[in-house]
Amino acid sequence: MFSQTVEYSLRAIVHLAMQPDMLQTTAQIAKATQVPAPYLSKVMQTLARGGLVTVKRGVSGGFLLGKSPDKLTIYEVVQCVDPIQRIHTCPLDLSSHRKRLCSLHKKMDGALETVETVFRTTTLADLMKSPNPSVPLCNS
Amino acid sequence: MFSQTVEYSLRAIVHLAMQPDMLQTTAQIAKATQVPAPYLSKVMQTLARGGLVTVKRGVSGGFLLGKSPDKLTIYEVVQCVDPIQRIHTCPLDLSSHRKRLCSLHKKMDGALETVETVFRTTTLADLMKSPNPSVPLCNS
DNA sequence: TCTAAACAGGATACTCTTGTCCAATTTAAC
DNA sequence: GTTAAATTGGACAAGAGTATCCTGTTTAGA
Repeated sequence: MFSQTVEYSLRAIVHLAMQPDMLQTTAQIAKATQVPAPYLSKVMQTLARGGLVTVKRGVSGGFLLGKSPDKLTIYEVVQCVDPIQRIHTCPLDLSSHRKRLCSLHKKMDGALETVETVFRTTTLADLMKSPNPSVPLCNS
Repeated sequence: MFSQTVEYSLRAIVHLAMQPDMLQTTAQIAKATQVPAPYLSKVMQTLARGGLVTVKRGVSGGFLLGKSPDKLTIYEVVQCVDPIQRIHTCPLDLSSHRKRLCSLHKKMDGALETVETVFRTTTLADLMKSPNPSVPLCNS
């Protein structure tokens, strides 16, 4: 249900969070996260435009996390590259549903809301500090 | 985040549930749900193969709900046409994550689980009886 | 200053989803 | 039995998402 772009962008951001203050090239991130390098390059551009990563061009350049891990939620990442679209108005554009969704679309939007809440309340720092023997992206 | 196919199939099922025991042709469902008729035809085939609707071919034929509305969850509909894919194994296939997902993928799977739970616990009957002035699909 | 490393951006190709069309089959009703 | 309504299935077209490549620009460092 999550797009490849979402999966890839989260892997990249997590990788950057695990190497604080170390410039990472697209090639390095691509290798560590197993994402096709040319495609990752596009994703990184999107993240840079959104201010989630900072970029340094030229020799010995690369990417850096744009915000502190404890202030950066995975919701921001997702919304930057492939936003969750909540259902605010009736998809059938029925005039009487303008103000109030019917039970079907209200239920579907409720499901979207639960995802949004999980993502809003999860920071990169949360992912790093979780007492989990499996280190993100690493075969440790 | 939900595919068009999911949206369309749920509209169709809800429409059938609102017209109990009345055969509905593809054209009728398409009109009521504002779904392109040729595409809906394919979706109905999928639902029929899954046993969620019963079909009568030939003159004065059409579709009927295959199960009683209080026994039919929207989860079954979604899984029939465009299944929610839970994350059971590490997408990077890291051997050490075989048994235990890392915090990132565990969190993503957790979000999928909340959606699954909402859908599993919602029957068509629930959607019909909800005290909501907006009747599903209807401009009442 | 020159070179090479690295990102930026545009063009292109591939794949999957979505959408359309048509001939074949089924079947109720006359 | 004939006809017309209706689904079935296949083929095909359009669009979005995914993936690749190439040229240009930036910039550290020799």
